[in-house]
Amino acid sequence: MNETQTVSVDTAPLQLSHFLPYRLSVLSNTISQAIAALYEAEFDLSVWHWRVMAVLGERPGLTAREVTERTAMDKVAVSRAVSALETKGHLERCEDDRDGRALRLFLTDQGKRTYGQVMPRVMAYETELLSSLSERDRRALERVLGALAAATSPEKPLW
Amino acid sequence: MNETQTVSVDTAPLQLSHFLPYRLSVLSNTISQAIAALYEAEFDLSVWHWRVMAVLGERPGLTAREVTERTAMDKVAVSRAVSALETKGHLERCEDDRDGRALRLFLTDQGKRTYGQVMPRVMAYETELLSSLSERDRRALERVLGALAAATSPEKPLW
DNA sequence: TGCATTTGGTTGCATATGTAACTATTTTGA
DNA sequence: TCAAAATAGTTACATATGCAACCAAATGCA
Repeated sequence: MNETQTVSVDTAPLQLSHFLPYRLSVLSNTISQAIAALYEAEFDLSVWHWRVMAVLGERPGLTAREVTERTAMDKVAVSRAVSALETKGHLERCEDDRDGRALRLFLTDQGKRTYGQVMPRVMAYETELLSSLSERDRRALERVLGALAAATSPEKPLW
Repeated sequence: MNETQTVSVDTAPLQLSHFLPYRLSVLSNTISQAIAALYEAEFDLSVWHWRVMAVLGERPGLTAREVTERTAMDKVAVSRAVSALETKGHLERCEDDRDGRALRLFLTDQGKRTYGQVMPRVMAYETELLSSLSERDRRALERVLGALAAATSPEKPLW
């Protein structure tokens, strides 16, 4: 009797479309793309470029290593984004007097101008997005993101 | 006074770590990687390989196009995953009698065996993950994912 | 001191990915 | 019925990405 279905019968049926990690991934990618569209074409920036600019706009003078910590990018990606941004004239690297290996990163005036144009759009997008949720659901989302982040953090492995 | 800070003063300060899209992206990547670790090394499968196997395990005989619809992968990615899985012996393509262009995809016995081993682990991971949330928060998460997905769906653009 | 180890950052290379162009079939509609 | 348009799927090419090896400066410690 229908040998070919044995496998799917004795495991829980996975509806990909109901599977949390899958939904999260699709949602996250959709949102990332929508945001990227806010600066990609007009300012010729990639997601990584913008991420680096965003942290430097807030914290001028970080080193590349510090940027990696704050952006969850790996150091190669940061290194490449930084040199691309330097080439474009959005940031400059200044030697650190204390550590001859490190380079402190600063947005140039041009970089700040771009930052000043992109940031409000990005923030507005987030606001718009959150406005589709009730106040209660916003708070719940806050909790859930925290809980899931904690559950998946390397310090406390899940299994 | 302090010209250089003008920009960051008159835009809302973006703390990347508090920015919803960023948190979502980091969380989603962390979870995806954790799940990938459940099959990547032991079964030599990529995320896309597994995604294709997952839908075919549930719905044998889909065409590549139908797989793209159900996985939110693009057709090139599906095509590549399918040929890799065929080479590995996990699936086979059969001609469709109605449409000479289409190929119906089926897991082989080996593919079904692998599916049967991986699926329970993946489901267990999700269960474990959700167990870190209260019942109320699980329901809220459900609502929020739905609402955000709706808010970002191409049919109803956000702005 | 001075040599081994660590750390900040870059580079090279192999692989992955996205876009557009392409083949082959099917559908449409004049 | 037949040429034009659409569709399933693959291939080619250019770019992005990840990992390991690398250089140079800094640190640890015998």
